[in-house]
Amino acid sequence: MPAPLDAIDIKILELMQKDASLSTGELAERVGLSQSPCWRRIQRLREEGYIKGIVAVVDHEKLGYKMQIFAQVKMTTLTEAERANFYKAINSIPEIQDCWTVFGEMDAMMKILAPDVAWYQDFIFSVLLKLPGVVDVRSIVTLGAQKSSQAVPLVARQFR
Amino acid sequence: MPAPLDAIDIKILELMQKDASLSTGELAERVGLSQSPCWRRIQRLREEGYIKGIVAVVDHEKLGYKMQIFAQVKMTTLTEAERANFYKAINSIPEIQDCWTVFGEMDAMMKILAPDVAWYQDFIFSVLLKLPGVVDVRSIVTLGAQKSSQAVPLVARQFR
DNA sequence: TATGAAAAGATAATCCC
DNA sequence: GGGATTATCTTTTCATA
Repeated sequence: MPAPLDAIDIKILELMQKDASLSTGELAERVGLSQSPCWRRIQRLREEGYIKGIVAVVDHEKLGYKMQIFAQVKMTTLTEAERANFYKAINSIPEIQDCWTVFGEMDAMMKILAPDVAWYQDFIFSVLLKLPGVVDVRSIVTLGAQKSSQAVPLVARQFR
Repeated sequence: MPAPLDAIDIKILELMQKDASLSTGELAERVGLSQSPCWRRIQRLREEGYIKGIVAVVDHEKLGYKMQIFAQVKMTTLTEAERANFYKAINSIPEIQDCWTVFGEMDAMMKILAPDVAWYQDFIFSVLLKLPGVVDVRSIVTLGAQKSSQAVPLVARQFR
């Protein structure tokens, strides 16, 4: 059974989810450890899956994707096989960054990256509506992001 | 004026947004260059902002955040100062991972990380509804992610 | 102007305490 | 967990095309 995280582990995660290009030595200094134990902790955090990976954050706007759109999708009831096809399809479409199953009126919600409106309109008809089981798409177009983060909160919020 | 990206730059971005823990040497080999030119390209991609940063992806479920929720928020018209306060507030709340201004019925859309339903209910009343200008919150609870990615598409999709 | 080989410097990874 | 060592990688330099 893996050991639970202590305050230093949390601190390491906090620093690394902001900037993982910091060297082990720098991290060690900031959390008050020497290099070897800090390196061992990072290793453990990766092995035990607390850190899922180290990735470069690419600027989507500089690459021509000016729009972020949420597509709420209504679907028919799918068989096991159709569902598998659906998953395979969305995972092969890079413009669909995320896809969640949701409660309520609609059945799925997708976050989509698009160069412009014309492209997106084409995308709805040529791609989204041709996905297995998709019968309707309602789009929520975003105008701009006030906050954009992948960071996970590392201090539990208290209500009182 | 920065030089436009060529096929090798694109390949580097593609690899690094999947795994930025690859060494320059490994990347170089995979894109068909030797280390120095590959290193210089990476440097340039960072300097010119194509790569916004290198971060650790932390597993939110392992840290107790089992729920991902979309909160659609209706707001009053804000003055410049109120708007600044709103931005400051959402940026200081780590459970709000993203916030977009949106077209349509609602005014903002937030992606929120929550440990459980009870916590989220508290969060709505103790935090969300107390944000400057917020008058209503409608929540879309996700049941599970079929796809979850930060990756930006690096090959333009063709329709025909 | 961009490349590649190689040197110098820094960091990661392993050892032992 | 810490200190010291070795292996590896990053970064700079320089010669070349």
